[in-house]
Amino acid sequence: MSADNAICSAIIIDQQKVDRVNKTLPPAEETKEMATLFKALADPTRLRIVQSLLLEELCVCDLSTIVKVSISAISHQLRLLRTMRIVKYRKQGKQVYYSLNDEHITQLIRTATEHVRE
Amino acid sequence: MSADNAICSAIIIDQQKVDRVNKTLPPAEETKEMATLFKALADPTRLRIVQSLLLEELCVCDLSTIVKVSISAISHQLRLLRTMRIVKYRKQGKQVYYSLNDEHITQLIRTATEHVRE
DNA sequence: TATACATTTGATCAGTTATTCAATTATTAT
DNA sequence: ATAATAATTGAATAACTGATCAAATGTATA
Repeated sequence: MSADNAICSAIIIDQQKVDRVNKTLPPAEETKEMATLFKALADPTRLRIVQSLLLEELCVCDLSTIVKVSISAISHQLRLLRTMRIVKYRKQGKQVYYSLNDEHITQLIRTATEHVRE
Repeated sequence: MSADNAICSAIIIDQQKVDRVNKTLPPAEETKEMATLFKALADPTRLRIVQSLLLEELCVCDLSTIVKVSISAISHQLRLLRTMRIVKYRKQGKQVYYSLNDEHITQLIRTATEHVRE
């Protein structure tokens, strides 16, 4: 029987290290927000949308064509990106044009691209 | 009845734009790989592990204490990060010490931190 | 005002994921 | 050898997620 359920049983291997890391880590709440940001880019459909909007402002219909998923699916994902303020939109006649709203997104995608291309 | 199921019905709003974007977008396969990378950082537990390893090389037991989840849960997540070559490990006695294996991860976390702090 | 088009929305369903639990492996010390 | 500790693993389960379908909003044009 091991101490699987416990949080590392009663034993800590290196207390000083643990203290040091605990002192330096950002608040857990911030980590959660960051995870949420990464999650926004963690789906191929959403990431493809963002990659497209990196190039051009696009309406929902054209996004659907480019990303090759249904308009409904695109719209659902756009809502999520909207809620997270990753994209913004403007209405023009019947169309709704989406574009990127955040410069950090560009940098994240650039770094991730480097990663997969190396 | 709308054209929900179709891929943007038969109509494209701006064919030139669509062509331009399609020509410039990276291969879909690359987008998938990038999404997988983001997914690795899209969970609070995993992100917390990575943030900790950014500061110090740590054994599983101490990671468990710091991240405040069971050793088993930590180990499962470490396996995923190992598979993705985001972390590496070395054995020393009964302990297994994990550390970061990828410089891009540092940059991704730095950018995401800026994002949530702004 | 009808009609068509572009988009949004809510419900549902299948597939995925993170944790827990129990058992196992590996290493060290007695 | 035996016991104890550190870590890994596989199965089971509950929660989450992304796509589809059907229906409902706008918005513009005939």
